[in-house]
Amino acid sequence: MPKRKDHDPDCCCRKIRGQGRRITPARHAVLDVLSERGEHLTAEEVFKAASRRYPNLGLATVYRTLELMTDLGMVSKFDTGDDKARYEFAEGPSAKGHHHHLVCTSCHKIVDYKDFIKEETQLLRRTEQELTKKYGFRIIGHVIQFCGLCPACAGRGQKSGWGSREGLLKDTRRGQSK
Amino acid sequence: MPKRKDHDPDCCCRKIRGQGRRITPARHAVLDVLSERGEHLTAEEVFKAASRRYPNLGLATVYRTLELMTDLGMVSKFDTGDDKARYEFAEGPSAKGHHHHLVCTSCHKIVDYKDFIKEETQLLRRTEQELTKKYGFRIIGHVIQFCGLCPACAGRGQKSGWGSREGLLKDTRRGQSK
DNA sequence: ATAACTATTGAGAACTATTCTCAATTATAC
DNA sequence: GTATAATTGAGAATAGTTCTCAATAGTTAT
Repeated sequence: MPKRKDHDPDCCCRKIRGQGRRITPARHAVLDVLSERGEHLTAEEVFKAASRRYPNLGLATVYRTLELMTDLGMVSKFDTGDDKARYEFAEGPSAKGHHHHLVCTSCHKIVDYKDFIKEETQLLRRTEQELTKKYGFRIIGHVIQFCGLCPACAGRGQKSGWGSREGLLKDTRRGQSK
Repeated sequence: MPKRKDHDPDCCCRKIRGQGRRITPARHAVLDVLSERGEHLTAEEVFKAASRRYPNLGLATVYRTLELMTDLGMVSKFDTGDDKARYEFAEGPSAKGHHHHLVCTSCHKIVDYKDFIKEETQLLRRTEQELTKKYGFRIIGHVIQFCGLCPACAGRGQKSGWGSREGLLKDTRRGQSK
């Protein structure tokens, strides 16, 4: 049986309709999947899952819908360094579910953490104000994310310099270093 | 005349050699460009600039070199949401030049800021320790970045929901809303 | 220096996530 | 119901990045 939906359908519909946009089965399917199936889905994953309940859904539509939702602020899009965008239901900094990400640069596992969220959010808000004042930007959002090696991947670990977000040193050389 | 180099060639060479890797003119060219020509260069930009001083440089080599440098921690790679990776000389959290980014989601202008850097770094370090303890990750780095509209782009602004990092609402509809 | 070993290179093909095109469909307002 | 314009699916197109492979050239041992 399907998991419960985490989003308020009415609220979503209102937001969508607000712009002269339309409620369609395709959009419903995408929203439902995103809300039921935990987090961090790639477009492809959303597509697969949503296709099950709306079989002739097209991949392009999924991309379009995800873009729309992102622009409307209902979904947030982020990337973990593996060249695939990930999407998850957006929750404002004040929402209970608000979290940040800790990602493994090797296997791309993502951990949601809430530790220090309050301090982080506070600091971010302060910084945001300062930056707005100083540089005249109208700040819309922020990214804050830690990267490293998860316990499993750290096992066959290897040193990796500071600033590297691309994971382990891949050995691109041809021969065996023996 | 070329700007001064910001990197210590000896240190870099040592780092590269450390892994059985070689110093080559191509790598020198890439490093020099990155160090002389400010920040935030795309691979293409590095390629163009480096080609001037090493004419038969190949684009693939630039990518390979940038990847290597990133893995070695000498360069940091980040993206601003325009589907092109950006590279800049890496400076550890303690270095004078350490900064974070404020990017315009519309024109992709990037502002380096140092305000609150100290507080941010402090908090990040604390969080990092906590996360390491709690989740067993070996944390290698972090991303912290603000996105919004620069003064110029905010001019012809438009509302954009929280969480949207992709810029203004693009109107994908066919007809005129009149 | 010279030779041997193997990392690196350039060029272009290949790859892949994402966007675009367009005719057909369908949600919405009247 | 009808009209209107937003949306859709399918596949083509795009673009940044990676891969392949034979040729080249750092590096180390001699």
